Formats: sequence, structure tokens, C-alpha cells
Amino acid sequence: MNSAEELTAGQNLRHLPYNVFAKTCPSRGTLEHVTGRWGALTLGALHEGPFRFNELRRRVDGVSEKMLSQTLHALERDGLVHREAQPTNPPRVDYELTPLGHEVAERLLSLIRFVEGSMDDVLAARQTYDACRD
Amino acid sequence: MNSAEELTAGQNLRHLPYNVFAKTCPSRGTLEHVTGRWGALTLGALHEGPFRFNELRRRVDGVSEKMLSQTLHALERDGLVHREAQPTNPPRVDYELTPLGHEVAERLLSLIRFVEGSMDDVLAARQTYDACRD
DNA sequence: CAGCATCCGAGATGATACTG
DNA sequence: CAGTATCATCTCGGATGCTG
Repeated sequence: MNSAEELTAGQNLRHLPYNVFAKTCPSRGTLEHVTGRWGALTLGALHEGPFRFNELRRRVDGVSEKMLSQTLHALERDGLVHREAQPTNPPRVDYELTPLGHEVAERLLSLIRFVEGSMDDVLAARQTYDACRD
Repeated sequence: MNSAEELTAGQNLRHLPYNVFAKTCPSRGTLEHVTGRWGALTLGALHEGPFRFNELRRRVDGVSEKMLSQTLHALERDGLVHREAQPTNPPRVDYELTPLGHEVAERLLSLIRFVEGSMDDVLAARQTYDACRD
């Protein structure tokens, strides 16, 4: 292998400090928070601005109060979401993305929008796949 | 639209944009295949080239036979992965991304690399969060 | 309004054994 | 090698009731 090939291989194998492909890497857990069923939708919703708890619940259609609460706690702990509670009565709590959260959400939304835009192809592929199994 | 076109609308329907935030949207299911625990890692691994079943298993550290098989089936059905089996003995089966799969994987890897690169910030945020709860 | 505590079923996951 | 089949386990997620 010459030196140019070594450089290419080095980049592809990615000897970075954190490697999500290794099962002990903590980045795997954070990736699951970000890409999880409700994590992805919550980050996507919050990318449009700050929202209160029940506003978020309506935007993330189908999420239960328990799962939204749990999801927000995980994202807050990872430093992606900021929680601001006002000690009023009735209580008012606003959630918003941190700068890091916005950067994550941008990349996530790029993926989400692409998947949405590919659904006709995906559904067509499923029909072809299912047809060949009957 | 005349009545004949309406009758075949199920086949030829032109959809409004798919919206993953609506709980009945099929894009939600595909997004879960793509971002799921093993789906994301499998797409990420396959972005570097075609691999055989057990090669993939070693790259996606920790995945079981069963889950890898299940994950590959879902991604193949969605048209993101192509499976090529050679009827030799012993059998040889190669998996590779389709063009659509590569586009999805690129956006996914952008997210994965960013998360990996942010882990120092994330772990610091966790310590701060946990400290304020004791 | 913004949650938490509890229970419980469904589905995801893992370990093991087996097949072509 | 490339899977499938089966069973045990365990987490996720929804429903409900309650609190400040």
C-alpha cells in the first residue's frame, strides 16, 4: 500500500476518539436519544422555535405525555435542549434547542426531509419487494 | 378528475408532501428503519462499500445474527439496500446500498459524525445536569 | 398547565439450536 | 457461510390516576 492509499484508508476507518460503531462507545447512546422514535420528532419540532410542553405534544402527533417528558429529560441531560420554567400559577415551561441542539437538528432535518421526499420511491420499492414474495 | 381516474386513485395517487410529524404518515416507519438502533449503524457500515453478512456483523459491533438479518430485510424492502446472493457452496451473499440508500446514508453519516464530534460537550452537559440533581 | 408514579401488554432484543 | 426457528427476557410505550 502506498502512502496515498494509507491516507484514504485512515480516513475511512476513522480512528476518532468516539466511534459509534463500537458497542461500548457512549456516542451510541446519544445517537439513540437523537434518532429515537420521539427524540427525532421532538428535535425537529423544536427547531422551529421554543414551545411549551403541551404545544410540543400537539406538534409531535401521537406522543404520550410520559414519553415526551422522558424524551425531553434525555435531550436536556445531553445538552441539546434547554428547559426554562417560570414559577407562575398556572406553571409555564418553555423548551428550546441549545446551539448544539440546533446543529444536531439541522442535520437530522436534512435526513428527515430527504426521507419524506423519497417516500414515493420507498413505497414503490416495497410493492416490488412484496410482489416477488407471493 | 373523472370517475375512471378516481377509481384507480389508490394506484396512481399523487400525494401531498409526506409529513413525518403526522402520526399516520408512512414516512415515520421508514425513518424508524433508517434511524433505528441497528438500521443507522448498518447503513453507515454499508456506505463504505459492499459487505457480506458476517463482515457486516463484525463491523456493526454487538448486533446479533437475528437483528442484522431483520434490519437488512427492512432496508431491502424500503429500497435502500440491494442483496446479491451467489448460488455457490458455501453461499456468498453481498449487501450494498442502492443509489437512494447512499443518499440516505450520507445524510445519516453527517449526523453521526457530528454527534461523535460533540461527545465531549454532551458528556460535560450530563455531568452538569447530574450534579444539579444531587 | 406541567408534570410524576404505577401498572401492564406488546414488541424489541438476545441466546441457543438447527438447516441448506 | 448465511441464515431461520424458538424461547426467554427485558425495555418501550400507552393508559390511568394523582399532585402542585
